Amino acid sequence: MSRRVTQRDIARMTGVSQATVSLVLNNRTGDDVRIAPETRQRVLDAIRATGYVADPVARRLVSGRNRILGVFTYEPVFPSTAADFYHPFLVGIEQRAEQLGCDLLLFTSSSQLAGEGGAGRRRIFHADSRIGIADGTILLGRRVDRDDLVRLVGEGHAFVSVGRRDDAGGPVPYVGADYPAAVAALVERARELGHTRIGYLGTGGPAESHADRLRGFRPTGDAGEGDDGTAGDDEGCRLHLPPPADGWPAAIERERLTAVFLEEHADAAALVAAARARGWSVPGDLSVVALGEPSGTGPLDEALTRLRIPRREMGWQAVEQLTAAIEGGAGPAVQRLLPCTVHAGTTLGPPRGTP
Amino acid sequence: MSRRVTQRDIARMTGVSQATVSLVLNNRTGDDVRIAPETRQRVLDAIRATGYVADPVARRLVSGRNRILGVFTYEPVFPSTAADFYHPFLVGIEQRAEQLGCDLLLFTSSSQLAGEGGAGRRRIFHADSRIGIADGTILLGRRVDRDDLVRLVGEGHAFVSVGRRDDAGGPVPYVGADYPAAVAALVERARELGHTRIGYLGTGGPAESHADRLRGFRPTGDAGEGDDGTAGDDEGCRLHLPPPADGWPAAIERERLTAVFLEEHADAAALVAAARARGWSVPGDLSVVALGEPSGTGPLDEALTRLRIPRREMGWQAVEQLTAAIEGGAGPAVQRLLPCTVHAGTTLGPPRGTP
DNA sequence: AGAGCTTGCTGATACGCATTAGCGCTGGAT
DNA sequence: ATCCAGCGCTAATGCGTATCAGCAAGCTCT
Repeated sequence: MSRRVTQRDIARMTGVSQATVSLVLNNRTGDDVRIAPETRQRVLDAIRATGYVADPVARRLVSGRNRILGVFTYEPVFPSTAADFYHPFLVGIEQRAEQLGCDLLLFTSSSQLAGEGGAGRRRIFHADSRIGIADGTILLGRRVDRDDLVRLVGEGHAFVSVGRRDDAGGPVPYVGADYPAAVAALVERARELGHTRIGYLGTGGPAESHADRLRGFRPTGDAGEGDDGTAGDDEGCRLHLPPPADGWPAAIERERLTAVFLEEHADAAALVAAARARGWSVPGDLSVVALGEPSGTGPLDEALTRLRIPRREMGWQAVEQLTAAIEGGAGPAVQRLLPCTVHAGTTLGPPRGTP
Repeated sequence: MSRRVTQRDIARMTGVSQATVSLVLNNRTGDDVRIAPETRQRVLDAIRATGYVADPVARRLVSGRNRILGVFTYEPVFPSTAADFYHPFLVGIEQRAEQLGCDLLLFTSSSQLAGEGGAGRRRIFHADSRIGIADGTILLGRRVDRDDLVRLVGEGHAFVSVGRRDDAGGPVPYVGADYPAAVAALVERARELGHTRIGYLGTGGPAESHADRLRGFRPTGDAGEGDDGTAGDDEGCRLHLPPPADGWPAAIERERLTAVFLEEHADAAALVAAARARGWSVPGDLSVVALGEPSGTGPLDEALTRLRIPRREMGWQAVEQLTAAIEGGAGPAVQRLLPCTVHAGTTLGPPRGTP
């Protein structure tokens, strides 16, 4: 209907200039800015009467600040699986954003206009990108497009990745989970329990989070890896296995494993089921440890011994770090790893024949 | 670091004016606007080289459009309960927004700056409201602040409510669920099964969605309601009960009910449990119908006969309607109700003694 | 009385973009 | 030689706000 009220309108109503209205609004009081109490009151009355609210767009054009934080994900933000993996991150993000008085801009549009490259794949930068509206952006997702990342690092746009990222033309600011330490601690625990041959079943995925888990499992690196991707013994107990063609149980027998670590929770659950179907007891005959959280809900969610990723906290810290970066200007990229904990579960125990 | 690239920069690089850059960018070609192919190419090359992206803020200031849709909720958008009631709405909203190339702005900040009134309560309008950034806004929540609603209706800001709302100084545009029809259908079904005394346990909440359910249960209105809130017989079978002081089972015996409808899923689940604890069979001795969806997960989620609210569809349609309103200008408020379906479950059946 | 200070405000400008009137130029028609 | 049409572009303007230099008026002090 009626055009929205502007400062000019208020100014005309009260017989002052637009500048005065702006000064009153922003409560500016200094040596070079003085407004008579009476005038101030007149303006304030008019503002209240009209319900004037400053146009955030124009305000941003001038000041360069918005108190809007972007959230970019390479998958839908609200996934169809209700109890989704990403959900806790978002809870933390929203919580901190609310405390800081920031709004969240979800870049849901990005997949549509990505004319080049993969059809429908989400991209941060495209012709109609609204990324510039946000003061800074949080990146969420297992994998982040490398070109996007390089460009983000290169340009001034403030951003923080949730999850560690390799350098992309420069260090990438992130809040990650300390997978290496957590996995190493789990290995140590397994050895204390008496396990001497522990298998690691990865996904072969390129994501940093996967590589980090493997680093924790086998801190000495890739030395000893055979042509088939099978790693040789490492400290006499660690085996990095490729996805076995004849099924996991067969591979476990072949390698005489007493414990298996699996990157994916779903794989771990499947292994427990397969093992029990074969008549093996878990953890008696085989210990199983998941290095990730369940997505969705399954019968083994509580039972499985697994890593617990501080997802809510990571989201919270990411917002914290992002706003700090926005306030403080472009310092060096902050990279922080938060410690994981362990969900004890019941699938890690001493191997049979241990006192 | 480096200031972001502007059209002026491109213009200087290519030896044209800022206006020309704008014209090339927007692919303007008309009778009064002509750019030599060579010049156009030079500009396009520079744009590609610098990776220029138009500042969405400035663009908006001119054009008044953003392709940003606001989402306002009176509760946190990402609730701690994973399988939350609001989640499906958001899934639908995101889905349609993505298809339409729109981004979503979540007004998470609103609770902080609400100095007056309830401390921490979310408000749409406050001094630092960023609602103006969005082209339009979707309202989500069981209850919507009435002052906010009146103001939204009064001002030009486009919006659509998810869920029916009573008039607020004018008709409120919404996409709701047709509770009256759905509840009436369930009553009909119960009567066909042979139930002659059906109770309705409401929450007494003021929300429109609750009132609508009751309207479906008792289409004749409030006639016959006693001082204690107990409604008299209506067509010989419908009873609107207040929360009974002596517990539901007692009230059921007292009123000789064979079926009970409950607004809240959780209440219905509790009633089933209480009934079975008393040795009643469900639905043999008592049929129980929930008029809402479970929030969270419980053992009776599948078993309970209940209303199924087309939440995803409602979110989807709300975005659809909102964008239509934005494009088409301010027409009359569109109000649409989507049909509910029924989750069959096993807690509604013929009462004992029916052939 | 004039200088100098304080008070209370305004005018101008910039932010980055879209839009439009219109200018200078060229070449063909009259 | 003059006129005009078509072409290719630019200058100017506005969107709504924040900021700041500076102006006019009144006051104090010498």
